[in-house]
Amino acid sequence: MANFQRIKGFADLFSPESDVFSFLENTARNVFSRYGYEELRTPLLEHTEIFTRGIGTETDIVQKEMYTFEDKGGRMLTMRPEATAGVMRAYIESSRYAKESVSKFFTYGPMFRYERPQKGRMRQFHQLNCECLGASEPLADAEVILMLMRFLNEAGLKNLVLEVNSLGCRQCRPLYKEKLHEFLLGLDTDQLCEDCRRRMETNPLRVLDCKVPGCKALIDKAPQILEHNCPECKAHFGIVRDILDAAGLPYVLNPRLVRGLDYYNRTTFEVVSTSIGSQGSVAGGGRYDGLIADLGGPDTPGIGFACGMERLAMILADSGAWQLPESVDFFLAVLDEQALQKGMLLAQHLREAGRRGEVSFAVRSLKSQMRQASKAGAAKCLLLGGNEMAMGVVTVKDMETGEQQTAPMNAILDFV
RNA sequence: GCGGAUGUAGCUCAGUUGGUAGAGCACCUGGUUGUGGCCCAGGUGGCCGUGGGUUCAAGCCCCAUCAUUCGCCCCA
Repeated sequence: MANFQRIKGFADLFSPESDVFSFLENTARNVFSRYGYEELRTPLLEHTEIFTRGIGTETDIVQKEMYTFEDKGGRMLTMRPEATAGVMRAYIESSRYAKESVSKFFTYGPMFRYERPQKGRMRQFHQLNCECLGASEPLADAEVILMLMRFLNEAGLKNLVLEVNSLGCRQCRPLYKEKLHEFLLGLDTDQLCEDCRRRMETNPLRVLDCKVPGCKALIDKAPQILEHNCPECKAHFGIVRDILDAAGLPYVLNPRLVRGLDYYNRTTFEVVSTSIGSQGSVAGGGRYDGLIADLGGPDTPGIGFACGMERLAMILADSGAWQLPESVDFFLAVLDEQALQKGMLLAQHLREAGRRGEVSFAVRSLKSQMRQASKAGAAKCLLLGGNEMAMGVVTVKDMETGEQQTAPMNAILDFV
C-alpha cells in the first residue's frame, strides 16, 4: 500500500518558516564572518564510526537515535546526528592543521535523530554550528561565547539566559567522577529516580542535571565539580569568566550544567530561552580538547557550539523581525484568449527590467482577477483585453488610488 | 521506550438522549457588457482517518489499527 504522507518527524518548510530559516542563515553568515569564521559544508552521511567514536557509545544518540544503514558497498553509514564530528573529520582529512594554527568554521544544515517528535524537536532538525580549532587559550572560549550571544542578539532573540560551567579536564574530571560516584553510593538509592539509579553507574555526571525534584534535592549536597577542577582548569575558567564580566555579558554559573555528548571538557555553556516551555534549550556547546585526537588527528584543542534552528524559529515566529518587505509591482489581468500570450511576454519584459509581479495564466472574469491582484498586494493592475490589443496599449490601474492610464506597450516600463 | 489529547468540506471547527451532514473562512459565478477591497444572492466541495462490533438505525456507543499532536526520557 502506497503511503504518500511525509515521514514522521520530517517537516516541509513553507513560507514563512522557510523565510525564518533563510534569515537565520544570513544573520549567521554575517555575524560569524566578522569573527573570522569560514563556511564549511560537510556531507550528511559519514561512516558510522565517526559518530560512535566522537559522541561516545554510552550516549542515547549513539545507542538508539542514529539513522544507520549499510550501503550497497557494504559500508556502515550514518546520517549525521550532529555536526561537530563531521567537521573534525573534514579538518583532519584536509590537513588544515598543517596550514594554519587556528581554524574557524561555521556550518548549518539538517541533522537526523530518531526521537519522538514534539514541539521544537523533529527527527530531521537543523543546526547552526561553529567550531574553533587549534586554540587552547581561554580567550578562544570567551570569543566563541561572545559571538554566539552576538548572533542571537542580532537575530532578534530576547529573554535568553546564558549558563556556563567547567567540567574539568582529562586529569581532574575522572577524580571528580569517582568522588561523585562515591557520594551517590552513600545515598539512599531508593530516593533517586529510576533513570538516575542507572545513570550513576553508566554516566554519573548526568545525574547532576536530573529534573526530578527528589533527585535535585539530594544532589544539592553532592560535591561540586567546580571545586574539584585542577588549578589549570580553574585558572582557565577564571579568565573566561573575567572576559565575560568585562564585556558586560550576563551569565549564570550553573555547576550542574552537563553536556549530553561525551567529548566535552572544561568550559561548557548553554543558552536557554525563558519564553518557550520545556524545549527551551536554544544553543549549547563547549570545549572538546581530545576529540580531534580521538578521531585520528593530531592532538588539537577545539571549542564550539550548536544552535537549534527550529527553536530559534519558534521564538521568532511571531516577532516579525525576520520579515522581508513584501511589495509586488504588478498583476497582469488578461481578458480574452488572444491576449494571453502577449500578456505573458509583457510580464516577462517587466521582470527582465527588475519588476516583481504575476500574470494570469487563463481568462477568468475581470472581477476575480482584480481580486487576485488586490490580494497579492500589487501596486498596479495591468489590463490586457481586445481593446488594448487593437490599439497596442495596456490599461494601467493604480490599485491605491484607482486611477487609470493608457500605456503604450513599448513604453510600459514608464508606467509600472 | 512511556503517558495524555485529537482525527468531520481546501482551512479552522460545531454536531443535542444514537434518527437522512453543518457554520465561518477560502474558492467560483452573478448583482456591474471590461474593474479589487465592503455588501448581497447563489454555487463547487464530505467513504465523518481506517477496519471490525453493538443496533431497526452509528459522525456519536464498544474494540482494534493507523495518523497527527502535546508531554516524559533525552537533546539543540
